[in-house]
Amino acid sequence: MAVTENRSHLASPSTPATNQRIRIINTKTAHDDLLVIRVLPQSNKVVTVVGDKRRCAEKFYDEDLGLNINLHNITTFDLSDKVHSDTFDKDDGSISYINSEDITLQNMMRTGFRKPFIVRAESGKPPGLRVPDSNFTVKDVERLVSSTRKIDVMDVSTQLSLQMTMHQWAKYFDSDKRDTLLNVISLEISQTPLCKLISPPDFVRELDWVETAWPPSLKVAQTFGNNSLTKMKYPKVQKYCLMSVRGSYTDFHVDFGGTSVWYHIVAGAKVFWLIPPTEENLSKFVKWTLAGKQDDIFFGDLVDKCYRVNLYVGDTFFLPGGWIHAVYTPRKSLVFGGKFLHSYNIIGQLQVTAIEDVTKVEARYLYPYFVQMVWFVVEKYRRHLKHIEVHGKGNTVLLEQEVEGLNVLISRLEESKTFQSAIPIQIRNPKLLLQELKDLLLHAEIDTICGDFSEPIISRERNTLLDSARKLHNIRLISTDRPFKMSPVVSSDSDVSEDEDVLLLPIIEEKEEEEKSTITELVEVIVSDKFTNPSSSRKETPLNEDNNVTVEISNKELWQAFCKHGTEMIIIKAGRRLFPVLKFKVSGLDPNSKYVFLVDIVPADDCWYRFCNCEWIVAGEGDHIPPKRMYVHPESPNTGAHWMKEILSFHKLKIAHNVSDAGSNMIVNSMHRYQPRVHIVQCDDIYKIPWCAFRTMVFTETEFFAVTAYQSEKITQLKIEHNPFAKGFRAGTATQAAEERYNSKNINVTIVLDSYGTAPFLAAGGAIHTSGDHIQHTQHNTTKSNLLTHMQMVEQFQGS
DNA sequence: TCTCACACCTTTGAAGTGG
DNA sequence: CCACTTCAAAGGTGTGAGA
Repeated sequence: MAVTENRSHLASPSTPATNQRIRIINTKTAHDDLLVIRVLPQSNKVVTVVGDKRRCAEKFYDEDLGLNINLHNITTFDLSDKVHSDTFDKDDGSISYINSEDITLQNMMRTGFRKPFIVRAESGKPPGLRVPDSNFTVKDVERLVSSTRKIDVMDVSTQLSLQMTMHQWAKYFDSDKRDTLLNVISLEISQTPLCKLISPPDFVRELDWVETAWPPSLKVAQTFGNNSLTKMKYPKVQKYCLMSVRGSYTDFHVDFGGTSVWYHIVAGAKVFWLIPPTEENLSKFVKWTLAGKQDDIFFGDLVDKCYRVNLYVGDTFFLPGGWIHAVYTPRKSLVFGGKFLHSYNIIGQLQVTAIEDVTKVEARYLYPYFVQMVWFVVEKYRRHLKHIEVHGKGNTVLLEQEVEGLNVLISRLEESKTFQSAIPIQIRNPKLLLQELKDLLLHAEIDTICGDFSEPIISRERNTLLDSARKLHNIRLISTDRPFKMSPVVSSDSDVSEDEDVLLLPIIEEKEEEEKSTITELVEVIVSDKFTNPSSSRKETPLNEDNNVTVEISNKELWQAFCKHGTEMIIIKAGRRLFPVLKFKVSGLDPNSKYVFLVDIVPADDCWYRFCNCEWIVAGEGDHIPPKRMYVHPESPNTGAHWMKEILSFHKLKIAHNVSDAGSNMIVNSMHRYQPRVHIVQCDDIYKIPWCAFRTMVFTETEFFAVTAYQSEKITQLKIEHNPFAKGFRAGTATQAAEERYNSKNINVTIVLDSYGTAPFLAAGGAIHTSGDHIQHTQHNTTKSNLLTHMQMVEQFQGS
């Protein structure tokens, strides 16, 4: 995927590769400074190597030394000139250097974030920005994103991308001998352990459409760290790690979708050439790109104003969408950054997508789900403007550039086939939506002043309910394996059908007028698309009219105790139960309606792990995903009253790693990480499951590693301590038990709590059993025969 | 990393008992 | 017939040796 510096998508495919052999080229300087290569065209013999003319000693090596490299299309202009020429040292206020405390959301709203600015290291980090310190190395990156993660690497000489593993890259990066210049500028690291160390500046999060307009429920469904489009649930462009060796250069380009960029230098240095996105400049840029003369012409020379900025360790750089830029790496560098779309430069963003159309950029180099995103944005504006109509504006402001942008966007959505070809299924009536928004904008009061406490019309604020509920209850919603109907441009039909286990497609039920005030909004109504009953013509039955269903994990503390050390679950061929057991407290169901409860266990990511030095580390790419099964609670279907009466326990659920297992066990791979999910289906017959409304919940503390033997001693100890079946392994238990048995002869009667901790009965055993989290719940009314029936049903369900 | 026999334990449910 | 007890079988544990 093309990012910050990537112009590979704009490189003309028609440009012939010269494949010249050149002489090298080694500049060793005390300052670790510039290495610039110059190839004379039409020559396969003479190569000029230009170092930093002021500080580098030039050295020439003969090709006989074995240092030859094949380079294609190296620039014929002298990049060193461009790095040092005064031509680009303009100071007309277009680029500003500002203090970190001046970076506020309101300032960005006022200015629309149209000009680049830099926060120097001395000024501190912009509010909210979190990045690793300068000791952080590429090895650390490798450790945290996985050695086997395949990454796109740009060959600097061709500006085209190739793939290698993170391990290969780290080795390349740290080695002294390189025969090609490679550059990593498109490693997106969300959903990897590295992600936790990175936070974009506050204002970015407040503006970013992914945060403000993309359905959060779809975003949280993303579990994979890689950027595979088939698994992507949201535009995964928020956190990038860029690693460049000295001499890397990315030619002039515009970031996809007209995204704006934040960019923090953790190590090394960067040189940017920046060109404002005026009509004239963009037009020249398109011509330059289509002409395929990138190697001969430095685009900065073609325009009136091209600014150069030098960035050093600790600097943070902000580049607005649409700016044409090139990047050079004078020192080996490590950079973290991210991209975002926002509401105050909609026209600029659309302009860039038009350029991408003209220059025929490949789909994989575009902003993912751009079309879907703008539909969600429009819907969000409609909803909030309507809300404002009724409830008043509060602190929110609707600014002129915003309205102007939205009106242009509406026209595009009305007219453009591209924009109409990929409308998310959540947008029920696109025409009506656009009409409504037009009317709302027509009558909306436009603000001219943006005060210090003003807030955007659409903001993250409106989602904090979801965030806080998620934190509080540790619930997150898993909706689907595919967020919406994909644009044919992005994904083919076969792409959809290859995911056999895609059962659910979400329909987000949002009440028009109100924001919901309970955590039930975490739970969406999900309707199976694949299994939609043709006769029912996609009528989604709400799970509950008042949408008030809540599910809590009842043995949360125990799960958390395990989770803290990385829960492990033993798997054997015949199937082993989970401990702790999945137990839930359900409320808010309609007491008289019937429900089915199901559990499935899905991979938490696509990695396999190793337990090394008391911690789980990513060891490679995950094995193939075994066939997905659903475990139906044996008491299903049953009334809401029944489910709410007491704790709902899935203690009979077993996991196994025997793929040929014909039983009802859930199949998992050893040394992989899994996440159980609970589904509530409102239906009175198990056969009707595919056509009924779902709700799906995930409790993150129930995540576990599947193992064939325990890895962590702490986990073993916790299991022994809490699982009654493992009582025999508790310290001193054997002798204690013997003593107690002996003593019991004198006591005669001991009390044992039954499985529900109620109605004690007399037992012949010796020990006194106490109630607690670890008590195994039995089935009140479940006999072997009806369990069997259910299992047969599950089989049928799986087979259907 | 995985498998298996094992000791030690809980759970289950049929049979027994008494009112 | 019901409530309760008894008890053996079934089955859920982690261990540790061996593959």
